[in-house]
Amino acid sequence: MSKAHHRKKRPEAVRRQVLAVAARLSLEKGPASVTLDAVSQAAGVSKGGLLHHFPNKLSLLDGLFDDLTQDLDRVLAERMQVDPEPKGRFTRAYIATFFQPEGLEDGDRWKVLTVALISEPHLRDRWREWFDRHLVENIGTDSSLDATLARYAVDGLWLDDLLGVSVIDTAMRATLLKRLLDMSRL
Amino acid sequence: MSKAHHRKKRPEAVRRQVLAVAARLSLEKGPASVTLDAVSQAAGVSKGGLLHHFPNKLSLLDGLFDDLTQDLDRVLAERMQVDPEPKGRFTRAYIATFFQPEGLEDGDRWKVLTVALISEPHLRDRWREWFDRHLVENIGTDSSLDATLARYAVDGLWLDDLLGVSVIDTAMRATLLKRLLDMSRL
DNA sequence: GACAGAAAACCGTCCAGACGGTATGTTTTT
DNA sequence: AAAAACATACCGTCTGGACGGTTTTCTGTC
Repeated sequence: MSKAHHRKKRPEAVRRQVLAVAARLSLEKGPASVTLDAVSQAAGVSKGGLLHHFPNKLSLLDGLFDDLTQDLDRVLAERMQVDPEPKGRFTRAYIATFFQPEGLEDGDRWKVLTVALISEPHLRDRWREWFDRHLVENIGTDSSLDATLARYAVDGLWLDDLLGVSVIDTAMRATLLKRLLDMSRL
Repeated sequence: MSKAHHRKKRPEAVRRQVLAVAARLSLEKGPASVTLDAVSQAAGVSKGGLLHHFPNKLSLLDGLFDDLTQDLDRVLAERMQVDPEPKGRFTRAYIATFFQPEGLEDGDRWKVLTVALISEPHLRDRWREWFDRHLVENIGTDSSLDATLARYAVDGLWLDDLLGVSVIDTAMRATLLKRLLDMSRL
């Protein structure tokens, strides 16, 4: 008999809120803390309400994965469009996306993706598909050893940031960024 | 009244077996599958027996972490001892340890460590300590941009291997290895 | 070396709470 | 009026862990 029932219904906003909460919980308190109860409560929705949008937990995780990969696709495509040079175009977009100074805003989203990927074996398969697709699309322009090395380095830095052991200072970070961008053109 | 009670008691073997099972489960079926029931059953011990060695779940995870980091310490130290050149010594040991061809034997151990690290926020703090300690010890010899870049690249490749999206072929892998080792000396 | 006692290494059972999910109702939107 | 968007209540199972019992191993003493 609470008044929550009477509030305006905005399914899209609720859905986004639920996904955002799930992402935040996963990153801050670990994937084990992402329970239907915890998510629904933190999102200000009843569990029934949550289960209306996502019929089960797996679909919630899949929804999070879809949301993140769609964002990632969009960001990468945008960056590639404004890059006039074909060679290493994908690698540069990759670098620009994941090599963030200390950007808390967008950067966290990809961290969430990594956490979800590693903790949920089911999502690893889906990631593999995503990865293969992008790899095939950009073969020829981004398959050089240097480009591959650059992307690996970005992943490594990304991982260190995620684990909070990143020790590289701002100046060195900038130098590294230049180095990696140069490598994408070789 | 089963005969399991009567078998020979070998605490160390049981302890190792428990940790091995926990590691395997975490890697293959995700960290969520690492329950006291599942681990004890797969290890051939009763849950009571498991809880005798590890009084609670947290201590089990900590035990796994300790086991892995001790191994890692040992492996790194061994490789560093046989390296005559001081500059980049740690980085080369790091590369040799984590840059494995397709080695399933030891390589999986570090994968387990990553999975545990990412899924358990508590272990991230412990990892941070470990990392800082090694960083301080090898500052001066392994702080160059190239060495740092090389280590990042190894991490990236390691992550891709873990996620099963490693696409680099054997020949390119060998070339990359040489490149990274060269970079450690700059 | 024998033997008693203490300690360690297990096993089996039970429980309180958490978790994912169902079923059904109520309100709002279409 | 129908459907979508919620809420509330409830259930079966799983999970971490407590507890007491049983068997083996260790330890000191003679």
